[in-house]
Amino acid sequence: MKEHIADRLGVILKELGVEAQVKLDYPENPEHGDFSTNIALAYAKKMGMSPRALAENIVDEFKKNIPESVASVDIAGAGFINFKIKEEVFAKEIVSIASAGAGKIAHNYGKLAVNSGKKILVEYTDPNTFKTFHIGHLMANAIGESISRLVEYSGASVVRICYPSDIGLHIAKSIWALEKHKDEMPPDSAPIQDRTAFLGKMYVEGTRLYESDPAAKDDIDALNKVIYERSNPAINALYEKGRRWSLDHFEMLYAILGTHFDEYIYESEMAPVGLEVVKAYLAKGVFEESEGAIVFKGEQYGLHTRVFINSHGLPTYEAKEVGLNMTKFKKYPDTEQSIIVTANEQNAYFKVLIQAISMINAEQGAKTRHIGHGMLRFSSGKMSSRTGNVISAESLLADIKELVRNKIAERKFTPAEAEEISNDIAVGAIKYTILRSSIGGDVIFDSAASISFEGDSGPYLQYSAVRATSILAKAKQEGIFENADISVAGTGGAILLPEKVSLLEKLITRFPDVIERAQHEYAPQHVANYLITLAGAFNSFYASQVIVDKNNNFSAYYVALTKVFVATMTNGLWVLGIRVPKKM
RNA sequence: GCGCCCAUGGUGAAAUGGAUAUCACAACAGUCUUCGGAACUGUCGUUGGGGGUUCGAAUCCCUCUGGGCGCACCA
Repeated sequence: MKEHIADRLGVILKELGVEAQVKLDYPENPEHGDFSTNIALAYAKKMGMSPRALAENIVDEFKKNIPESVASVDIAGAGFINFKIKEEVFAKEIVSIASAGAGKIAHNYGKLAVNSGKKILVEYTDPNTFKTFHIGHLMANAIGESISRLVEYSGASVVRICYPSDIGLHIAKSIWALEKHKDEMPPDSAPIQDRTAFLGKMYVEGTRLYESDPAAKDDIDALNKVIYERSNPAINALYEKGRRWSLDHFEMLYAILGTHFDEYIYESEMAPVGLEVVKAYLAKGVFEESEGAIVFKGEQYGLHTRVFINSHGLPTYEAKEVGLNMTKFKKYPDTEQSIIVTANEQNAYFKVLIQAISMINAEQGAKTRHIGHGMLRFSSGKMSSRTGNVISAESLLADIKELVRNKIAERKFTPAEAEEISNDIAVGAIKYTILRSSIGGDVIFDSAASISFEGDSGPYLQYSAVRATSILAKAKQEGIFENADISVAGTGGAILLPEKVSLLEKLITRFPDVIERAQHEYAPQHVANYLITLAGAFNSFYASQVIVDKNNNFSAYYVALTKVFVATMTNGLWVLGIRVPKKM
């Protein structure tokens, strides 16, 4: 219905002498109608008329051939043109979505084709072996997963890439301490959390001595080179063991978070690739030598200089990232866009990196996009994995899960159900808290207990879907809607449509637009925001009348509406990476 | 010091240059003999200061104040 009106307006405007893309807004105030446009305001000056006069011209022209779905057109305020759509149009739309078939509706409502045929790479999470998987990684994972799903929902094919760090100075620090504490090392049979916690402690100790003890620093630098060259079998064995422990633990966390990766590219593999590329382009003048290192001079582009190969001849993070980028495009040559999600403290660094990549391969540079996210902050101050002052993703999850367990304790669930439900709700609560805010900003947790399950929260959304689903079960039992003749194309259909629809119907029909905008801007918060409004609209609808009622002729319609709500909520939550439990 | 980012009710957030700035939490006052109360309804209260651009600014520009991040061999 929206496109129809926009096209008509485009034609009218063109006849008046302006070529313009007409955009229809959803006014926040329902009194302003279902759609609104400010074209008269935007083009009045260009056409030498007052906005009011232009609006009147447009509306007169529009009324000569008014689309059937439109109930009224008005001019309001300084020159806004407002459209009201006939109530029955929304009601019919709802029934038509509900009638599309169970499989189709659950999986497809809101799914777009705007990016079909495109391949988009999304790299996110990027944890460090030998270090704790902390809440920063959790945040990157929630955001990256949601961006991936948005891209998928826009019709593109997504390759989810994880780039775990398994080489570099931090590993040398850990292994150096590990060697000293070999006897305390937990056996392979110990719980994985204990084993990786031990690795994390070793990293903290190694870092402390690297910074305070010059002899230790020299040792660690030397060890770093040994690890790169893989020249010492005993060190290699320690390295392999620790690396495996970390990677196994990460997999466990991905399963809990409901994420998976299509492609793992390890930093250790990128070291030789990056080294080679940087050396090749040193000869071509992209990089230059400075104080024994190989650097990229960013100043001429308004950026800063960064070291790509250090004076020991080892590739830094920068060179390895160059190798990573080359590798991505080599493996997926038909890539349309390559997205990298990291913390925003790396924003300036990525500007330098993408500039350097552009000089090596202009097309790849143009297709690569960095998205920086904010941090999870606590009132206690900045988290640092260097000092061991970190909050692991696991401990945050465990705390929230505990709250959920207490909350559902009085309900009769089997232990297996309780485990699954509390996990889904805990993950939903955390992911929603992260995704409701715009990506670039920080998210503040005062404490785990501050996560409320009421109002603006993930569990509130999950709950609304679960409750609506149980209403559908009751409706099915009573044979409402499922047995009804759902054809409403004519007026002869058995479903009686209401004369007036609520905000719920209108919101549901906007869902595809919300997805499109969120995808286009890589902004999951638009989806989160929308879902909260949607859940509120459903809860109000639910509170205002009985849905399943054999004696009410409108009951079939209410059930159809509930069904479409469940589909919309479920799909919206899926985009956020949040599961809807069967019960809660 | 240089560069980038941020500042919205008591708190946490949203908002394509558009209409009376939108939510939630908290507080206060209510609803209902649950189709699942993790609910619903209502009240209260907001764009850091100062200039500018614009028909129109939370949004764009300048400036001040206050915060965050980055700035050569960490990732």
